[in-house]
Amino acid sequence: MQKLTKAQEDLMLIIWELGECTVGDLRDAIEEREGAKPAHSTVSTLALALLERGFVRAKKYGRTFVYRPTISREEYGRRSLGQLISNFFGGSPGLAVSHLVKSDNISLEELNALVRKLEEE
Amino acid sequence: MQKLTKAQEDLMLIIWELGECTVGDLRDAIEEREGAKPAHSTVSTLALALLERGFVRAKKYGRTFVYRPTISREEYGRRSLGQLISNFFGGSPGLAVSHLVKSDNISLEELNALVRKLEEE
DNA sequence: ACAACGTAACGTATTTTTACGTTAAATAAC
DNA sequence: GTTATTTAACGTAAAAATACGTTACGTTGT
Repeated sequence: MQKLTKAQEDLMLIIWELGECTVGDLRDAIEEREGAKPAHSTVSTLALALLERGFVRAKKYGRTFVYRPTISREEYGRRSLGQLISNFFGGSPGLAVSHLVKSDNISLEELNALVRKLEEE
Repeated sequence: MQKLTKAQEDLMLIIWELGECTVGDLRDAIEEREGAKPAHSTVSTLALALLERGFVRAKKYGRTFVYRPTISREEYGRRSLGQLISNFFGGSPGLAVSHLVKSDNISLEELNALVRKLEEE
């Protein structure tokens, strides 16, 4: 899987939030978050790039595209996580987790509870 | 902390591996990994950017800079991890960990062992 | 002293990414 | 029907990131 550029990833994050959306929806959502509304063509270009790379699929209703993700945010996150772990934690997920604990991102209690919950499944 | 660009991050990974190094060392290391040796000025530019951003410090011996990291690879990784979790796992480290388990990056046994080890400390 | 080599410093070319302007077509409003 | 609005499609401008060429200067070895 190719990695997304920054702008593409930012847009993808919004698409994941909205689920199905048009370029107009995206522009509105961006305006809400950042104050300014980018040009239609700006967003359209990015969305088409996402389409080309297979991160979204699009269906045409009349003349307008409705985009939706082909991969879930968590799935993409998991792949990115894998790369991050391989780059910075010597490929050891355990090391990454222990750093999370040490830097108080997650407590041992939470981690324990999580393990027990996962064991039940 | 500013995020590094792709090329800067790639170079930083090598600097972390080498510890202390000159531009020459870096070029040799790159040649080993990728076959081709980039121009001296290419690597130098990148290294100076890292210096400016504070990811490395440099000491001049004679006319040549010896670079070394100011932040550990794991520390940088941890910060990146934090961003990744906030972007893709709703800020929940637990969700990220459970995805690691579900996608077989780490087993429940390993995770359990890790928790017990961390509890001892 | 002098040649050979490696380096920083600087400018700049190239490539990639980001952002729009413009146009033509469809749709909606009147 | 005519006018305004919204859109995709296309090209391209602008900005950012990447990669070098070149120069002048130290250093090393002879």
